[in-house]
Amino acid sequence: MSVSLRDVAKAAKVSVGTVSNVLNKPEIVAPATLSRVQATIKELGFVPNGFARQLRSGYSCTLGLVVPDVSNPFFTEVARGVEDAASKRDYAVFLCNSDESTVKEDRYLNVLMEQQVRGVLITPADTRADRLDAMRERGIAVTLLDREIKGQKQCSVSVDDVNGGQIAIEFLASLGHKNIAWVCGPESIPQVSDRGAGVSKAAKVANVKIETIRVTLMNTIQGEEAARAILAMPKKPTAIFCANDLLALGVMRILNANKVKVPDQMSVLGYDNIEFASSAGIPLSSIAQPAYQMGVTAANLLLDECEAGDDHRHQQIRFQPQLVERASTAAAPK
Amino acid sequence: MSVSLRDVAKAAKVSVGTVSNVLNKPEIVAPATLSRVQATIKELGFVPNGFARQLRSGYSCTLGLVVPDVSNPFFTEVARGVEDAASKRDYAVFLCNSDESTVKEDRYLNVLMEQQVRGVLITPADTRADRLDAMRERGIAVTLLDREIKGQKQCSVSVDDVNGGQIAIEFLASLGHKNIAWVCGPESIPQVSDRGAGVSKAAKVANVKIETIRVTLMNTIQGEEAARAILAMPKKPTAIFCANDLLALGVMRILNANKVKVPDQMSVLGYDNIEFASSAGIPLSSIAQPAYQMGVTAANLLLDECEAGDDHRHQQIRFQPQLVERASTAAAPK
DNA sequence: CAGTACTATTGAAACGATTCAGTTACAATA
DNA sequence: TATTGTAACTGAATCGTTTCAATAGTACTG
Repeated sequence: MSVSLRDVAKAAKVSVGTVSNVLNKPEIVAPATLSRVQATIKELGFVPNGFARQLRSGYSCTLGLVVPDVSNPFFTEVARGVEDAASKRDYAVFLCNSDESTVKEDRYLNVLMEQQVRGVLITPADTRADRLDAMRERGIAVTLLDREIKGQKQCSVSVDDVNGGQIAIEFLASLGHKNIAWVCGPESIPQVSDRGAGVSKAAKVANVKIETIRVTLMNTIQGEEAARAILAMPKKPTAIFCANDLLALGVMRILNANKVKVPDQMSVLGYDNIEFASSAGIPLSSIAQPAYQMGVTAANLLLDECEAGDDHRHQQIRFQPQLVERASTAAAPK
Repeated sequence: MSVSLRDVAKAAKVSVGTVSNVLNKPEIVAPATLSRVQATIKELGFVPNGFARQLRSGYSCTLGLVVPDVSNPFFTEVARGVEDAASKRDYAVFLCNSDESTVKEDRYLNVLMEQQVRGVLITPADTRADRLDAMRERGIAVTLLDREIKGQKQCSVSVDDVNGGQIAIEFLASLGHKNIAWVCGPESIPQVSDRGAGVSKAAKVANVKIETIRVTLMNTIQGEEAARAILAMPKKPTAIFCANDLLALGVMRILNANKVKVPDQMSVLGYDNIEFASSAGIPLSSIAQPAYQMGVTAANLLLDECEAGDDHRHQQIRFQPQLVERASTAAAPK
């Protein structure tokens, strides 16, 4: 069916070794032979079989990227960064969606292992390290994305989430809010717990009361539900801080539907600063993370580890979040 | 480094053939042997090498999905559909981002060929059929996504874009708009030209004047530019129809910044009905496409072709777009 | 007890590339 | 002329699976 290296060799009347050299070390082949073989390759439309190559050489030029939610623009932005950095170095990227489920995550890690990816970038669904250790034992490099696991045996790129939570509450407190709702996902998600820690810390300092609303998935639908819960509260907060922008957009949708004026009656602050935050009807204030940059950095870190091998030093890179003030936040009503 | 099938065979004191059978045809192996080998596999942490398997069997269990813009929620929704359908049948998906560039697209198609993917789902950046023909010659199935190419030699899943354009203009005309701006991308993108054809057709019937604003990329940034161009027009339209929701969100952002009231002074209609359309400050009316469903359908079509082989009949599946009316459209001002 | 039928297992060939020790051809050197 | 050196090329071994013809083992039949 497919044209093999052997076919090319026969047609060009050289050995298979020579054809292989034409492909991989053209400089050691005599010019005449080189061009003859190249012509034959083009003529037969030969494309090398990656499996055979990788079977022999022992490694591939592919990376795996496992994210908890491809529908979240934050992660597609990260993915773009990863992809751009990887393709610049001639690597291709397998994008996998774990949906925050350890089962799905495990399945994908298995597929990636079978595919012998060179390395994996992952925002793990849980803190279990064993799965990742198993990959490393197999010689597959692993870099953590947007999540840090204690211990220094791996590279990671993350954002200071504790600080992010702190910045958010300090900002809202500075606007005079004394009663703030914190809408977040399950405590098991490290970002959530870290941002939550920052929230508590800052709340204590600023003497602000925090009401925690916990949902199971961090998307717009659940944001809507959280907003309904908040509106049903006897003593309503004056500001809502959401663990990501999707939640915040959902919240604003319900506030809008219930004629609650943002920001006059209620301030809303998101997290991630996704593109749509700024196109919301009331442009959403948010805590920005350098998504694209994180993807690029993580991919480069991973590829360095893949290519440097033993003399690679693991690095923990940590970005700082930044407040982006837009129209959805204002001074607390009196 | 890695545990091979041979190692397992030795440890379990059976032949390599038997271990292979345990993996692929467990029903023909004696129960006692089966469980002994399975125990050994688990003990050694053996994961089969996909390359070797696929080298021998000649095909892989991976699909390629090439989209023009992963940042567009419409395509991530399609991708989710593809992924869900594929993983239900134990296929993994390579997601590639062509950025509407034929160069990037070509490069990815090459990588996919080397990786010997079983099939490719693609929203091609241009109408050239030759690249795709070459893949089919190699035995790689190809299904077109959201784009149709004349001729019946492939499967495709698309939406009736001409009709979509028509529905949009008929709707706006029914609201009394006589002067409508049509914000779209390059004519070379089939969706744009098809939707444009529907626009013209309906405009003629309804006796509506269309002003075309063409941008190079269909994202929010370019939507903003289009809006500025429209605001600078001497005789402003009363409604804006955008070729996708990203453009529309950009347009609304600028209208909002310029205190143009939507929908009182200006109606805005988008296309795709992405999730964020409904969370925009003024929820965006849009022409909906069944993105997730399209992904599922396309993946199943492709997998049927892969697995059925010769007795596969190519199918062209075409969905119908649907108007979703929200707050961004209203009767034309007098 | 020979013959048949069936199941369970074996082991070598094959997939298509890379790699490397070995061969050839030819020029330079002594 | 004999020797050495070098560039160009060859071809068999190898990677880790799957496949399949061959074989061993067991049970049943007449």
